[in-house]
Amino acid sequence: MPTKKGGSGQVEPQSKDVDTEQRILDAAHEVFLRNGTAGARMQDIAREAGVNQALLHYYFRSKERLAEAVFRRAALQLLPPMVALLGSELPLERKVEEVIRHELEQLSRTPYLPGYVLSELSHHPERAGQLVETMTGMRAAGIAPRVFEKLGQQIDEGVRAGTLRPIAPEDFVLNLVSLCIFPFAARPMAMTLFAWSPDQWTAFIERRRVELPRFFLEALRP
Amino acid sequence: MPTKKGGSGQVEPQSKDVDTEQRILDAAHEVFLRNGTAGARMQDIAREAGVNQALLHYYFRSKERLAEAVFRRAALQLLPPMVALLGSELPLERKVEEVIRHELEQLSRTPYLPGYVLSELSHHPERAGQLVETMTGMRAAGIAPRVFEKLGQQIDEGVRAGTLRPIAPEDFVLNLVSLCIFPFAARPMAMTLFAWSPDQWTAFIERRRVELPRFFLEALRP
DNA sequence: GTCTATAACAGGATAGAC
DNA sequence: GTCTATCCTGTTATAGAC
Repeated sequence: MPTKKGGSGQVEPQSKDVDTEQRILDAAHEVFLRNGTAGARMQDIAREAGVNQALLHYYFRSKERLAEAVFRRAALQLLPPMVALLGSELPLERKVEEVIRHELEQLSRTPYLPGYVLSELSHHPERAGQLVETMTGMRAAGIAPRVFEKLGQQIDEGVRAGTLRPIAPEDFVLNLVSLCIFPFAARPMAMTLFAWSPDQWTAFIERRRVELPRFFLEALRP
Repeated sequence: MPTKKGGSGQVEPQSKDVDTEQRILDAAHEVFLRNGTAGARMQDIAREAGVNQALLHYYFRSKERLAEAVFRRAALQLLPPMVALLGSELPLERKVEEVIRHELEQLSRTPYLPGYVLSELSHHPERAGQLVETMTGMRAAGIAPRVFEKLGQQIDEGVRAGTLRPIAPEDFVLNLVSLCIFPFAARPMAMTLFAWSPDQWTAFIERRRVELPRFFLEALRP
């Protein structure tokens, strides 16, 4: 193994190589997300990183390991912010608005991200578990209750106050992220089917920013 | 080119080969959906079909052509029923219920289908156009208005009657299919995050069959 | 750490017998 | 139509010089 966290001292790696490892990871991220893991070529990643192919193996040993590193990075970019928002102390309405705002913005910048992560997970379901552990440092079975505890409480409160009809927190979450993420995954189909220009797509997302919170919250009126 | 529609006569192919071509297509469908196009191996398809690899090339000439055949088949299995339902003469509420019922049932049987189709489309956006043309036999730009004309009318009627608040038909459709399809694409993540057993997943979908129509329709109350 | 050169292999495609 | 055997290209991975 290269520099990284050396066994002897916690001193940070020397000069140039940190940059390089990072550049490779960035390049790999690009290429893997565009082409999928199986469709990606080490040569393309090397070119994109401005280094040569042998160096990829120097740092990451094999395509598979590189793919794992990229997947972890991508998934950690996608999920924790959303989970944090959902488990936060914000009032429920604000929470919904914030999740939608954050997701639509994130997805506008990195439209391939959700498709890539979901596709990887469907080919390697076992990674979901590792991922949840990495995210939270606790066993998979334990996390959901904790993170969504606050959310469940808020729903119960709303129900008791008569402002909300009952819904399982799991359904709440899945419905919300479905409405945020799916249109981006289906973007090529939607643009063709509706005969949309890129500008019309942008307008659709812009409109969605304000209409989706309303749509979602209306659905939960008692 | 093999048998198929011969240039000279419209006589149907001889005996055995129709079965074989079909078996190959079925096997390819399996393997491509499981592994994605780039991740699929011709050898695996041959084994799954119980024939040998050369025969795949005899019938389909190349991996790429086979992939196109499978994609067309998969997409035609996924989209037309939904489009037909959405453009049908059913009253709006029934329409929503029927789409949800049909989609959840279809997706329970073929969970890889939407992920595969969406993934293929994001790597080959041009196929969306071909697909729409194949589906309807008319130019892409022309189809959406026609197919969703009825839907738009029904929404307008509902708005005038005061039973619905205004929503663009495009948003209506995207929201509806998002809520149906996305949970299946995200199934591995969801099951891990919520620590669900397969039975709990089934129960979730069962529950969804009745709750989703309500959720969706409530969201559109004026 | 970074490079060039090359080994080692996997996988798609074809030839030709039956 | 279907098979076996084989070719050949593209891709991952390693050796070794700088």
